[in-house]
Formats: sequence, C-alpha cells, structure tokens
Amino acid sequence: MREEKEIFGKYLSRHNFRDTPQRELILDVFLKSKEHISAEELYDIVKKLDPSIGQATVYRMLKLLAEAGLAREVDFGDCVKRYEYNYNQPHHDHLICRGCGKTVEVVDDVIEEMQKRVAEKFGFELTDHAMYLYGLCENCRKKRTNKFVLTTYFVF
Amino acid sequence: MREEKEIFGKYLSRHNFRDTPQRELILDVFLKSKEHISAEELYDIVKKLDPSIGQATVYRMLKLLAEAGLAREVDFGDCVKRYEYNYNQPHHDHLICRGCGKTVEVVDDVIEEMQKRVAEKFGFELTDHAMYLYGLCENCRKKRTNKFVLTTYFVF
DNA sequence: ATAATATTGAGAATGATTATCATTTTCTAT
DNA sequence: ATAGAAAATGATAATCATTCTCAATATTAT
Repeated sequence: MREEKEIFGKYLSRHNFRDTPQRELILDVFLKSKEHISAEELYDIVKKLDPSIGQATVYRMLKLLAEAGLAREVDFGDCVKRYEYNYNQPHHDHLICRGCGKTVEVVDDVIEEMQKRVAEKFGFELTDHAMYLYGLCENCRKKRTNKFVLTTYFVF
Repeated sequence: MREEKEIFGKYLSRHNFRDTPQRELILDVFLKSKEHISAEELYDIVKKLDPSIGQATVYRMLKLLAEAGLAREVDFGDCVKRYEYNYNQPHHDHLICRGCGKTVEVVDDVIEEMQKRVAEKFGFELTDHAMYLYGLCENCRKKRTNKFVLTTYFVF
C-alpha cells in the first residue's frame, strides 16, 4: 500500500502532474476495493467519504492509474470499463459464468506461449491480449439440469 | 446466398416473425458486406439503396441475424458492436494490429483445447470465448523502428 | 377481406464516458 | 513566504452507440 503510493507519486512528478487530496483519497479507496471495479462503483464509495468530489475526477483518476501501471482495464463485454489492481500481480485472464456472473482469474502457460506463436506466424509481435472464457459454473449447470432439461439456450 | 436466405426465412417463420422488404434488403447487403461491419456502416450502405429505412431497423436486424446464427458479434474493444458473417464459417479469433488496425483471423487447436481444460479445472463447462491478440504487424514495427527507436509506448 | 399482431421509422431516451470552462489549487522560482 | 504559471477540479453540457416508445403501417392466418 505504501509502495503503491510511492509509485504513483513518482509517476505524478515524472509527468509534472500534481499531488492533490482528491487523488490521494481515490487511490486509497481503489487500493482497498475489490477486484473489477467500475468508475461508477468507485465514485459511489468515494463520494460517501468526500461528497465534494466530482465523478469526472474519478474517471480521470482511473485513467491515470492505468497509465501509471497500477490498474488494468478489463472489459467483460458489457461496454463498462472495469479496473483491477495490477501492481506486482501476475498476469491473468478471466473465466466468467454465463449464468450468475461469477468470475475466476485464470492463467495457462501453454495458452500464453501459443498466443505468441500464432501472432509470430502472421508476422506480428504480440504486445498484449484479451481472453475471456465464458461458461457455466457448477451451480448454474445444476440449476439448468433441474429446470430446463431440453433447453438449448441458457437464459436464467 | 440462397441458402442463407432460406435459413433466415425458416428462422422467421419458426418464431412467427414476418418477412418484410426491409429485412430482405438488409440481409442482402449484410451478406455482400466485408467482414466486421458495424450497424452504422451497414446503415450507411442500406440507406443509399432505400433512404426510407430507419437505422433502428438495421440495429434490430443485426440482432436478429445473430440470434438466427447467421452473424456473430465481435468486439475489438472500442465499445462498438461489429458483426461478421457466421454461417458455415469455421470458428476463429482475431489478431489486431495496435498500429494500423489491420485484423487477421486466426485459430489454433491447441489453444482451443487448453481453454476447455482450463474451464473444466475450475468446474466450468465452456460455452464460448472471446480472444483478441493485439500486436504490431510487420509494417508498423518497421515504422516504429525507424522513427522512435527508444520509445516504449506505441503511439502513432 | 378482416382481424390480430408484428414491424416500421422518427425521434426521444439511455448510460457510460469525455469535453468544456470558469474557478481553485498546487508547485516552483524568487 | 509569495507570486505567477500551470495543472486540477467540479458542474454541466456534449458525445456516441444503442435501445426504447409509440403512432402509423404492413403482413399473415383465417
């Protein structure tokens, strides 16, 4: 936590950006937040602690955090940008349940390696990737079996 | 082309949806379109052929096509829904150049298999996935090398 | 043909995000 | 410490893709 603040502080001074109480508060809240927080969700928490903070500042701050390498943008396909803590965290992708929305962080070295090779096969140098695996978790599979044995579309 | 229209026709009658000239025109244009077309792009073509067609109809039609299995939704991360032709097309993912936006359709059996296994490892039954590999194509790499030898961020 | 119902087009509404801009705050050089 | 330059803020308007609403129209089964 202290370390992250230092990193952010260095990022600010390196870019001639300024250290403000708003940024400090938002950083605090972000570091304590649960994974995959959206700007709106973060703003809801922040404004309880300081109602004078505007939501534009929260949006701006999340962008800064991503640029500083402390946050990573994730997109579960609903067109809402979510941010997860990214400092000293190993890279991972996401497994998401189509039934209940539960997410699991996953990583597989073979996949990572093959991605690099596929890119190279087409003359690309891989910079990054987005991989989201969608499925049904155990619970939701049980629900489906009981209620809709013949259903082919998963609509709960 | 005839086959796709039949499939769509069956889809309509199966759901008690109606066959309208608007739907026929939009289907025609979609089938002739190049890959990864957005609703807006499709609408631009359609309205040249029949200016009386509203854009809501195009949006509605793309949703129908996806439900009928003729189109597949793809999302390159810019929050614009794009649709690609999906009938009798083998599944594939996308490799996208961060420099110029060029896309390549790719598929790798090892990755596909490992995705299934990863999901199973966590008790999930994989239903589908989204995988986008981002990188720099050969051309854009050359540009970068020439102009910004020491740059670590790829901003063209 | 008719009735029932689906579809349409225009425009309003939405929802997340960004831009604008006057005001306030921070930093740096004195 | 303080002034002056530059950056940040908050309120609000704007944006953009998409969806909704609804009255008018078109399609289909009878």
